[in-house]
Amino acid sequence: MATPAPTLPINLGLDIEKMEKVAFILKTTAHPTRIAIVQLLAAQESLSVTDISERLKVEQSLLSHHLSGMKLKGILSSHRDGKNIFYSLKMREVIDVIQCLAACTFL
Amino acid sequence: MATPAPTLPINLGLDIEKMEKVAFILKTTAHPTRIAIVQLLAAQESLSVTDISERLKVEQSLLSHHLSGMKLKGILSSHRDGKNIFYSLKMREVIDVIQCLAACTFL
DNA sequence: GCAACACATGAAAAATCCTTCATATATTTG
DNA sequence: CAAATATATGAAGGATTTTTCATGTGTTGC
Repeated sequence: MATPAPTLPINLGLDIEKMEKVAFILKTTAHPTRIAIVQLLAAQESLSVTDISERLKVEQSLLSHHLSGMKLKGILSSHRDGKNIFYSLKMREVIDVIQCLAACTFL
Repeated sequence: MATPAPTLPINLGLDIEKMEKVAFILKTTAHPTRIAIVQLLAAQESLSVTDISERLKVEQSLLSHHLSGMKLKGILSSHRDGKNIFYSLKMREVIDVIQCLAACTFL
């Protein structure tokens, strides 16, 4: 089932601080490359930078900026294994967010 | 109940075009003021610019920019009634997106 | 029609984000 | 240790967003 027909009034109960946090997470995710990263890591537990770079065809340095930004903001985590650094999805809630939007028929 | 413990692998099945559309919507929503607007209109069916401006304590012109941007991007709709213009939530899916993130315990 | 109210719009400044490029650091291998 | 591999980082430039300010447009009431 998709969206369960929302009824009014809906109280999201967000105070200013929470709205800022939500905005922060949305902003951190709102980029095609970053959504693609989430999509990969939703399926893969963890991937090295090279893996991701090859699959997404995104240049190493640029990807690294995206990844470390997402890590800084708490969306990803990483650990080193030999020469590689593996990233994985820490804040798995973003999957739901993307999934929710992805389910929209009008997209 | 909150997030139903996501299991791997999750396939979001987004192609490039869809990722761009998802990013577009996320970006359109990713701002504290705009989230506050969605929150108000999730509870109110429709509100005038002045209503919103007073409740959110956001200056008229700035708010107007946010509102018309969100309308342009299909998130809101509007109709005039006398001197006022009333906005309402057109893309109600954004409620779910925000609600999903708002439910995160760590926020 | 004119004043007042409600809202929109456009331009410019300020802030933030994205990308590139050059270089740095850590790890392994020989 | 030197070379190679994997990734990070920092600065600079361009692009995009956000905010402000001044002004424009539509509507009502007198």
